[in-house]
Amino acid sequence: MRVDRIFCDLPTAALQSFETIKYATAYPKGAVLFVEGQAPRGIFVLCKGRVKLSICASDGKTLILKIAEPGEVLGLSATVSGKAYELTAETIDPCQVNFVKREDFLRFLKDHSEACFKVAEQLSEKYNVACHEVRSLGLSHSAAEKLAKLLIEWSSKNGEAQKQEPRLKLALTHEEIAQMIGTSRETVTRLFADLKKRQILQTKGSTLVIRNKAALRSLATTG
Amino acid sequence: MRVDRIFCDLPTAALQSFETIKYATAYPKGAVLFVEGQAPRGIFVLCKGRVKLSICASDGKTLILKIAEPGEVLGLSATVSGKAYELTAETIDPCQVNFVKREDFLRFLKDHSEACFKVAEQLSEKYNVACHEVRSLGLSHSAAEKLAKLLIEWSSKNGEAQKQEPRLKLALTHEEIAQMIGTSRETVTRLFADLKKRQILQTKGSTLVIRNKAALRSLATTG
DNA sequence: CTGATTGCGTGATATCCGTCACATCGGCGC
DNA sequence: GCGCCGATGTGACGGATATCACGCAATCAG
Repeated sequence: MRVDRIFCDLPTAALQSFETIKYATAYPKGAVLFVEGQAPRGIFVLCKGRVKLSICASDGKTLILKIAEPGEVLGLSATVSGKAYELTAETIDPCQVNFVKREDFLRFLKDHSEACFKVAEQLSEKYNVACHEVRSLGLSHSAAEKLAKLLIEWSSKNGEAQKQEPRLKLALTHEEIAQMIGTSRETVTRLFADLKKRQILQTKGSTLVIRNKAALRSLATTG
Repeated sequence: MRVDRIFCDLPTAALQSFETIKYATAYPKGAVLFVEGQAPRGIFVLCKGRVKLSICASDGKTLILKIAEPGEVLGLSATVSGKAYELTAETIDPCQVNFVKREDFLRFLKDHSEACFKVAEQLSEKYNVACHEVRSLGLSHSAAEKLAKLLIEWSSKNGEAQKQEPRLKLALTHEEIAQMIGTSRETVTRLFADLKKRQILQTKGSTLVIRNKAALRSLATTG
């Protein structure tokens, strides 16, 4: 079952056209799809596995923007604009990917205006996510606030947010969480310890239980 | 002379169609075009004047994302996706604006695929800017680094960057600069004082002269 | 001129957090 | 078992910067 979600409810003509230009490929865990600063080669439609999207400073400090899930199109903005990739994309699972060369993709967009509108929608979505990131990074008063925001966001993605005590699997290391909220690994460890001591969180192996949603939410807004 | 730059090199049919749906409007300084969180009413093509784009935290703390110049389309991403406006747009000059209602604009895009591609390009551009903002906010080690980055960016926009001692008009207050780099007003004042003492900058009234480009660039990368 | 308002300059102080330095723990190969 | 290694916990310390509290300069209305 193919998961080209954005392009899947297109007219048959467009779908068939897309099938002829895509290259189905597989990557092992740890493969790099593209690196920030590279000229855009084309788009990568993620079908299976997760991909880490990050930007990196000259001193090696890394900021993870998001973990892409199946269905997401990577490298779209760079491919459309012709400017260099803004991010680095690295698989963190074995992945199945449909790659489309830039020139093929642009021709495809010219020929199928419905697809073009889908692309605009996707880009709006990406812009939205980037704005949220800016808000989190720029308007938070403390690392605690950013961590709380991140945990709330994660729990709402699983539809766990309504439950009394939402649970979620921690699929990332403290180091990676630190890179998501722009802080240091030690700070993340200390914050988790503090939240556990205050009975707001609880961990069972790699599952995390939010025991006090209200307190966490208050941390996320008050700082 | 109209400045609908993104839509200006479209086929005549599309141009005429655009003319029929746009509302030419004027705003005084300090007017609010839209507020973050509002449902999208449509797009605002800025023809004359500048507009401050910002996001705002619950405690009133504000982050300025950019100052839009004539030619820029505001509210585009929200209008395309149908989600709430991500930002607040407020005029800081008297402005001339072409407004297009959301439903009219969406119909226009369906009918004119060239316009649709232009929109995708614009959105890519916006995404790119947002990524730069994220990089600046998330990967900088100090406020000095962010300020240096901002000044370099400003000087390169005027084409002043090649000159020996680039000049630029400071059109913003320290308070607003602080809101652009996510720091406090006092810190900005102190940073400017420090840069002047170190002979890197110099001010003549509201003009700012960069006397030592190399030092400023080094600040922007080293922190 | 006078008072008000707005932006700028500057000191004192407290705090958050990055960094260095280790200790500990859990898995994994063998 | 044993050694190894990546991930996690924790203490100590210092530096950057937010915050509070002023004083001062410029502009403007009356």
